[in-house]
Amino acid sequence: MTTISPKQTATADDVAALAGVSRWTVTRAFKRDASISEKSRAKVMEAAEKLGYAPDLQASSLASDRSNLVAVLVDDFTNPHKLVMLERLTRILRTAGFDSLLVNTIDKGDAESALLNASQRRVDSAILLGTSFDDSVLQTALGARRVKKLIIFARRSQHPNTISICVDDAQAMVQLTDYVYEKGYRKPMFMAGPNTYSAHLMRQDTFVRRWIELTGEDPEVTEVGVYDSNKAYYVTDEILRTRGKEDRPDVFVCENDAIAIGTLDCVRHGHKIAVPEEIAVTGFDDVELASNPNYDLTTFRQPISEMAEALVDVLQSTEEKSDLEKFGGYLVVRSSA
Amino acid sequence: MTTISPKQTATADDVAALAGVSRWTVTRAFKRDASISEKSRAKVMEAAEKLGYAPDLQASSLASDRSNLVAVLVDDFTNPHKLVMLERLTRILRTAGFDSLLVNTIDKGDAESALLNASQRRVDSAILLGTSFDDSVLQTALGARRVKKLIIFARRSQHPNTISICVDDAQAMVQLTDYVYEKGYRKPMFMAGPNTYSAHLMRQDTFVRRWIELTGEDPEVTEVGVYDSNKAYYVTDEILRTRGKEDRPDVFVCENDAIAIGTLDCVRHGHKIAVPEEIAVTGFDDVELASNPNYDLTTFRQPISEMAEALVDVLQSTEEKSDLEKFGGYLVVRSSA
DNA sequence: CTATTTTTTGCTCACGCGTGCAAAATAGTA
DNA sequence: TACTATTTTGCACGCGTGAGCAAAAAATAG
Repeated sequence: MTTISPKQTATADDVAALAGVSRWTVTRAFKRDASISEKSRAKVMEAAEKLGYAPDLQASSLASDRSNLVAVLVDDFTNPHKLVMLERLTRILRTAGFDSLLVNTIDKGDAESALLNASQRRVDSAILLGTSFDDSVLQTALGARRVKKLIIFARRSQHPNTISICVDDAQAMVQLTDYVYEKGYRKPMFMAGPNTYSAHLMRQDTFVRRWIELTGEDPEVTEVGVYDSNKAYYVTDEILRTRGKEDRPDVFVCENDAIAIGTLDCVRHGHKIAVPEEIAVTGFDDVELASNPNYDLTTFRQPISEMAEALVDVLQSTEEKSDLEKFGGYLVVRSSA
Repeated sequence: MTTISPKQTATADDVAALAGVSRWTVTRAFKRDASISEKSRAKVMEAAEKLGYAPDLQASSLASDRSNLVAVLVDDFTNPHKLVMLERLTRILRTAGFDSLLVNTIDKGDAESALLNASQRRVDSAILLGTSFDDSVLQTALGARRVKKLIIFARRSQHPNTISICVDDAQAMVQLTDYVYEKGYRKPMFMAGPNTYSAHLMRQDTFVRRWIELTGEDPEVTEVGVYDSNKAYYVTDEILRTRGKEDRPDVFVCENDAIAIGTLDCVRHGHKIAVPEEIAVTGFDDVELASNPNYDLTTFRQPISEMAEALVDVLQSTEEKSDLEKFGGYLVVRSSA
């Protein structure tokens, strides 16, 4: 490691001068399969090392029209599961040579400007790692110039010109519903998250439909409204306080783990009700806490790494496709249901 | 919103042509306090709107040597508190006109290359949102050219040429220690996280020193080694199982909330021990879950938003300073201790 | 050893914008 | 109205690189 950092950053020209070659030879030395002799590549690399040179990606993307930069839009920072996704995504993207711009789109008003800004950075594509995005956001994203691809990760959209990469929610929820049914539960209550189209389509609707198929009866549904444990706790508390023992559900089917955790806490500790003997709880996502001995939550795991790999494939493919890739996850059976 | 998106992105030249001015006038129209008449700015803006033009930040930073891009390095994605920090940081940075490059530095080997890569993007500065970074990482960061400022957020480093923005941990831990002492606990056990210099300095050492000041006795310290609830659960379990009632601590002072949550779960539910009557627990950070009725954790809150604002100030100031800014947080007293 | 093919190298032009200065336009003054 | 002070505009040049082609060098064939 050089101890003295040069005042000015070295450029390809500097390296070329030191190595006694032309600037373009330097460029080639840093390009994977360029036509260059081993001898001059070695010379260049040695000079580059000496000067601490590394190609300037800004200038590179300006000249080449490929930035190897993607914008990752996140609109929910309360779900620890998002952290896991972010971790996997950034790592796999990095391995594939992409850098990630993290764009916070919590504030609806800000979403547009943030997105516009990302497009000003010439991102190769925008990835929606969102829960409750709606079509207006998609419209903005597509309206923004320079954003070549719009990818919906871990959610699904019918919007044209977008690519969705997600778990097959319908299949997943059917699997979970069947499990609940087979375990003998007959008074389920679905705990729903944010009331957005995509989330609805995915889990709630599938559950309701499947339950009707199985039993011919409408299952109960409660709106929690957000993916928040504390909120779920209070909503659950409300239900348990206002109902007699006979009216209570025998299983809470929660739209995700965040809700399930709040619900489980309330059932077991808030009301001292035995789980799963008296009331069972299921989640969705398999967050870290779900495996905690005090929750030990029956839930559904998405194959995030596989999905991230698929994402990279999409990024690297040149063909423009509007597509939907569905992955099969698996039910994680633990003691909560 | 334009329905038909133009095939080619509009440039300042296009706008200039349409507005009947020179390209530089277009540039000025988009610059905050440029010398330009209201009339021509209006003309330019109208033309820009029509063409869907927005300045290209890549080209801009290439020409101006300011990118308004920062790299945020994160090496721990298991702590939900990190999510909160990320959210605040990205939002406040965005408001101040900065975009954030999220760099995953979990893999030590990858840290260097990721950092180098970030520097190739001409980031204005690198922000370490880390727990267990060590000096080698700092060295790499500083060695990387183009990274003008290195900022340590929510941690502290003695490393020269860095700027630390953090809560005054010494003062915070003294405050917490005093609280524990005043509450009458006399057999504390400190649950420590990763064994890195900065983390040690911060909380563990302060606790130990203060406890000795108060009582003249060395407090017990247990290495959990990571900021992970599950690990903390098992470590705590080990302690409680192998000790008789008399040998047990009367309070677990945990280095952060992640550890505290695992410990609390184990004490209360794993061993059915009353909290705080028999054994108390304290944390640090005030994560979302800490306020959950089932944890209700006594902890310490960092003023993250204030700290993020200070960060922006540092970014915007031109003077090169190697500095340390300390913020006072506050003790959040709940029922766990 | 010469002619031909293949590999390697250098170069022109372009990417989209900012800086700093000089020219032009406008406002202000007597 | 003529002249100066001030604001506004235009321009040459540079930022660091990539694409594609032409020139040079090396390898191969005859």
